[in-house]
Amino acid sequence: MPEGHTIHRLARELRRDLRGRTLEVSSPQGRFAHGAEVLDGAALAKAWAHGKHLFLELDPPEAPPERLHIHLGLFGKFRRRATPAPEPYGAVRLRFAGPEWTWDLSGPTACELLDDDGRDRILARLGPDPLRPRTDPEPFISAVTRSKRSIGVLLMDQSVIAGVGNVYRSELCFRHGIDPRRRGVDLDRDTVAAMWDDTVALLTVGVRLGRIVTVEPDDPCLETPRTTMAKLPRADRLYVYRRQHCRRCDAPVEWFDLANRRVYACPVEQH
DNA sequence: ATAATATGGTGAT
DNA sequence: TCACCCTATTATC
Repeated sequence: MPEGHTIHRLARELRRDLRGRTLEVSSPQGRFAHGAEVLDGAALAKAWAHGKHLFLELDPPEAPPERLHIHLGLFGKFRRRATPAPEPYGAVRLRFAGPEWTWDLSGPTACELLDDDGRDRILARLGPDPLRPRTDPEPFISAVTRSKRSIGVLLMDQSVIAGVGNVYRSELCFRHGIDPRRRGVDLDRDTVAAMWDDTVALLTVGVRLGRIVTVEPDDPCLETPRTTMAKLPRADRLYVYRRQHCRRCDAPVEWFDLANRRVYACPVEQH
């Protein structure tokens, strides 16, 4: 379930469970056997994220200046279990066994050791991350308002904004009443600035709840306004993504492909 | 048993 | 624009 919120939350959880602990590192599946060997016996020093990229800085006993770069892709998952953990279930690429908690990684697109240059090459192709504190939205605003590509495509472009994925893009466009096919250049700076602020807010909620919730707790579409988003039933969490009918006005939701992925929109409320 | 699907990204054409 | 990579779960035969 990886959009940016998932990765930032993971960084936080890994810090909480593993920071400062000596780790037994292994690759039960074998595909990261070499890296696991290098990292075995190291301690987690830092865990941080930029967009959908996770970086784990280790304190290896022999200290090569290396860090682990992980990208979950579409299928990647981390599972947490109490130490001592049972035999890995399924294809576990990497296991971190700390004294209290063990984390298993499966299905990542990237799981590799990087030096400073490698890290910089990745950061260089990422746009601003709404979840990083005090991030300047200007590069996002100017990239969008100067582009002839559609806002639906731009929101999925990690060099324009890092961390938004397919669910948030549909929901962001809905919340701003914008048809995802509208060209960036046709949007006002103010509108785009408001979308940035909204992205910060939505992703922050995502980190807190560990799930994507974009419906406002006091939205008139909810019969009983909620004081908290935490308990919203599944059907009440999103406005349009993968829905048959718009959560707000009940019009049939349209879908089409943009950037090779399906995007959903309400034909009544988005123009 | 096999297929379809999923919140992602890269590299070739 | 497409093919392909990564894996688990759910749906369908």
